[in-house]
Amino acid sequence: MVASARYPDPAWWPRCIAVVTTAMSEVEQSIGVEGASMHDRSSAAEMAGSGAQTGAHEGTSGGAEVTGSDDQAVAILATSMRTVMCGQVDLHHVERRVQLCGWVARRREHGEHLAFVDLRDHTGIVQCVIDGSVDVRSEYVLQVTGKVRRRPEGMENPSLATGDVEIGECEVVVLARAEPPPFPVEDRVDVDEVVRLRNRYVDLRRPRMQRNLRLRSAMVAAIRRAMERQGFCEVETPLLWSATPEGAREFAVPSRLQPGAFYALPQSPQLAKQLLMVAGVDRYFQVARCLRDEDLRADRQFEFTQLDMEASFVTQDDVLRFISEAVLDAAEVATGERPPPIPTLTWSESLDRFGTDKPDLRFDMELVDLGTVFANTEVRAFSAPTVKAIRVPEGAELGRNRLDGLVQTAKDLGAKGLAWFRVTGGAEGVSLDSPLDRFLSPLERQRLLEVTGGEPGDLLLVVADEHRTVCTVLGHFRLALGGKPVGEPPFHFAWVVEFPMFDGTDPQGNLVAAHHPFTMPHVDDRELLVSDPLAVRSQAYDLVLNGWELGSGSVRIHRDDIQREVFAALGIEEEEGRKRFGFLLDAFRHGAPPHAGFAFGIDRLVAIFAGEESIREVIAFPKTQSGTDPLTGAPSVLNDKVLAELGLRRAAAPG
RNA sequence: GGACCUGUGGUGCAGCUUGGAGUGCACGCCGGCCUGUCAAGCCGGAGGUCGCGGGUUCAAAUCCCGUCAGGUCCGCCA
Repeated sequence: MVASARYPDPAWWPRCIAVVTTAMSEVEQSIGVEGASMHDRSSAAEMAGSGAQTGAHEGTSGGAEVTGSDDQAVAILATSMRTVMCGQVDLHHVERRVQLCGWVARRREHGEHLAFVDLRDHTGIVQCVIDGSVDVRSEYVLQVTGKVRRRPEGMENPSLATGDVEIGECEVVVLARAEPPPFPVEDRVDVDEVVRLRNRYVDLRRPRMQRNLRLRSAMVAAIRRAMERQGFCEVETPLLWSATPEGAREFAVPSRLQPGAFYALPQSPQLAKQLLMVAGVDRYFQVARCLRDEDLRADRQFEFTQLDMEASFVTQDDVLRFISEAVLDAAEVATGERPPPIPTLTWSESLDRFGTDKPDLRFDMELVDLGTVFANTEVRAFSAPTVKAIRVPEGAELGRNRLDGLVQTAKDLGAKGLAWFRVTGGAEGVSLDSPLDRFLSPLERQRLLEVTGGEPGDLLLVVADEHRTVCTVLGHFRLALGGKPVGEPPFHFAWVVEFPMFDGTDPQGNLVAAHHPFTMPHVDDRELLVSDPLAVRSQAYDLVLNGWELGSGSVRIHRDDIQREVFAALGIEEEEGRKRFGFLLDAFRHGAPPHAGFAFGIDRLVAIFAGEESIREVIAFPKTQSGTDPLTGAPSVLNDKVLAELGLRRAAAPG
């Protein structure tokens, strides 16, 4: 409904701007830009003329000596119409004449001869002292020419980066007038999201959204640099392409030249990049737009951006190293410090310890196995294939209503029940408060406390059931009772490896590929493909950050014989496989190198480092949950003429 | 396809439980005053199909049914 009200530490976020300016100085050096005194008086004068048409106070920038900045980062943003950015004016500029352009963030009037205007651009806000008779209002676009001066004693504003100075002796040119904004252009107000999207150009003017856009740009640049540095070659692949028969629902685009035929917009460049490996590209990457016609969520949009990558003559370890380099570089750009190397855990270990294949490593509360504690128990509720617990620190204060709610949630998630134990007591000893306590033997009671580490004030949650169910339920409670928002520091990446090859069976009894049908089985498990396929591990791996899945990849099958075995296990007949993936299999007959790859979601990565709960906050023009764009009205109805040209006919109105 | 939450001047909210005149708060907007403010201050003013439709009732923002829009989640996302 509304955007997250939680912000990262204000001392933290400007770093991304600092990084951007650093990068710009590099660019500047490389293209040989010098100095800063580059402003063109004639164009400034033209703008003064357009200001006059608005009937506003007409300033001229002629005559006065306008001085630029020595700072190269500022210099590269200088134009014919400005010499400095609003947020970068400081004591170094005192006594200089500067020219600024920006939007009126706020105006404070003090009668006929004095008014303060806070001028805003994407770098920040600076106070301009202007004549009170000039008609400037919120969001007017101004060019201000004036002299930087130290503020009078006691008038400094420490909450403003430019608060030690102000712009005096201002000549103001109104470059454009503006209607009052539909909502305040500041971060403090949470505005209804549909209002924000309908006026996205105003919404994006807000400092936080500017920060998000620039953080994204800086992180993508860092990722590109990391891939280039590692010898990768960026190749663009088609958006108008052939439908992939498996996986996510794809968008279809009608062909005008081939009436009745359709292109598909790719859910990912998966098949293209494997063709590029056969083509000898060796190391491919792409900042690729992917399109999936599936229901939207906070972390899912129809169109999203992935860092897509594939490399030849590599193993899983190589891929993990390449991608680690890219995301750690991006993280460093975002936070100013490089995270430690990314830990690796296996899928089954992740499930055992955290109850999920996307573990949030920012906090403990790991699942504890109670199999030995209740191996010979009399408690019928605890005789199950798996018994596990989590300890909720300070959880004993949860009321009975809340605990009943937890039990219901456990049942909703498929468990037969949930046992809870409040750990109570003090000096005279520790005891358990629970409906089940009287069924426990003294040894079980003691061992339960030992194994979980339960101390007075804690709550122990125990689930006994099938292994998968136990893990899912406790993993859920671990997050619900101990978790924190995804974007909250610290940032803990994790590699999860050795995913199972197959994810159960479909209604026809065929195995379902957990990743995709070209995933290489684990080298030790190839024989199991026939004897015990559900036990086959794959060479597929996921990258996780703070409990969000960022992406996944795998070592691909490049050999006919293994591919046939996997297709057979998936119930894909040879002829059918040829029909669905024929061009890829054909390609593989012309010399396929061993290859492996990965892809991760850049929107999610940036959202987390931006401290956002939704990727919509780091996408310039996102869609609503029902797939509409309130700004443009998309999707819209096409008229019959356009439809006819595309070879389409309108279906009869439903109902 | 399903569950839950939300919808009240431009913005953010309160009012809904227990029906009684579009009642209230803050911001913004318009006009006036004001030479050191910075979420400026003071005075005055304008601005509403209470998302939409139906029902109950003497009377509906409030209760009931339906519907639309937004959000979160389940399904779905190899």
